[in-house]
Amino acid sequence: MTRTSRSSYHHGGLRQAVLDAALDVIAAEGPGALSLRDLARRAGVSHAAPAHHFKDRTGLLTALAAEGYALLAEALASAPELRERGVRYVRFAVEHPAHFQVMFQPELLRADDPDLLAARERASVELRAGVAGLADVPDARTAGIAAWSLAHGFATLLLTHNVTGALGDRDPEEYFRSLTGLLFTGQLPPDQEGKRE
Amino acid sequence: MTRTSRSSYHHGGLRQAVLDAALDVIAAEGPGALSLRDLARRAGVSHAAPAHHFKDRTGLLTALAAEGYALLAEALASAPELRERGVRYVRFAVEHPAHFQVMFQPELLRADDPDLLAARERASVELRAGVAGLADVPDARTAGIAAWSLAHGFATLLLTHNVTGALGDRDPEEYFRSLTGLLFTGQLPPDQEGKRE
DNA sequence: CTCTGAACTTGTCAATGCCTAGATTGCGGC
DNA sequence: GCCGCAATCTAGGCATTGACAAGTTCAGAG
Repeated sequence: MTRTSRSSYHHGGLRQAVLDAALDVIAAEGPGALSLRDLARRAGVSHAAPAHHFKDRTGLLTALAAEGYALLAEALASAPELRERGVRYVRFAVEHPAHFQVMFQPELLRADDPDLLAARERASVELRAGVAGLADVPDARTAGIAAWSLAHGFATLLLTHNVTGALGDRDPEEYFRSLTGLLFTGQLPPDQEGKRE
Repeated sequence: MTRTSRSSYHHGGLRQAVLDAALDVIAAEGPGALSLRDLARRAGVSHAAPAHHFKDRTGLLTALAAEGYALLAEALASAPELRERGVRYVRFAVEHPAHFQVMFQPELLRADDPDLLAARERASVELRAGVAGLADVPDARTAGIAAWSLAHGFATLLLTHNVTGALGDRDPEEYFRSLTGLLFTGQLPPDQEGKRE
């Protein structure tokens, strides 16, 4: 599969090739720098070939977002409890910055795309599942939003280079664990005790 | 002032006119939909006039971001304590969505612009000042990042229509107050007691 | 009155998104 | 084995855009 390009008329794996190339561009220069014609060039096809798979620019970005939500759902599933789920959320943002960026920019996407909606729903289920285990908190829904906000905010600040200073050379995931300790409990998490001060 | 357009050769307030028009476009359709030529048309000047004030697209967005950081610093200043500072952060995002969006997309900005750096530094000072009042928390810096992450995450999710469901018809600021209660203390804030359940 | 620089205009070029029409290919039915 | 057909890709064209260069208007200093 994914024949690299046998000089044949048909590319074979154009769709995924374009998606992958788009990820590189977005991660490096943001969604604004994305050009369909440039992606076509990279894949070695004519300038209108990508349009067949994605219709237009918005279609491509929507496909990327859907792919992102699928990956996120997969990453969140099978996480034991809430804190670990948060850690995986942050990890997803770090490992898939382009996906993450596109997923949370509604203006770039076709809001009613079926694939997008389905993938987002799957991710949403996984997100909500994480809060179910919480018993010692008054309002589970509010607690869920709080947890999501904390993880999402940290991930966003991380990707926008706004916490690099405070982070030093520490691992982002490890740092995030100490943040989760401040939510709900007001203490640093038990497995981090040796670290404080 | 800001003569609307006296059919004179010089516009008089082009710079601010373009900035304001840009805010409308970005708030409605995102930074990607922004076109210098369109902004020029709206201001009733030739297509190259804006370039004189902003050099290029990046320059315009950088100016917007700087303006945003200045507004944020102003909004944060004179807030009594940390929670209120968070509320104002969220309020800023809601009232200035275009500014907020541009401020946190580094790829759109000229990172070394002096005005931008200065304005950001002023905002940063105000942000750090909020954590100073915290005494009952082990690590002030980590606590600051946690608070910032919570506020920033909630603001972002709000602007991307990701919490509209959970919010219902409640005021975003009020809702955020209940979130802050979960940080550090693990309880809902005292002035919200009647609300829970 | 002139000089100078800021503000704005006009013209141009390469690049892009998107549309339409046409070419090529592989695949299933017969 | 071959035929038709739909998916895939090519080729060309048009309107729009960002950026650049060179010229025009205007206001204020001296």
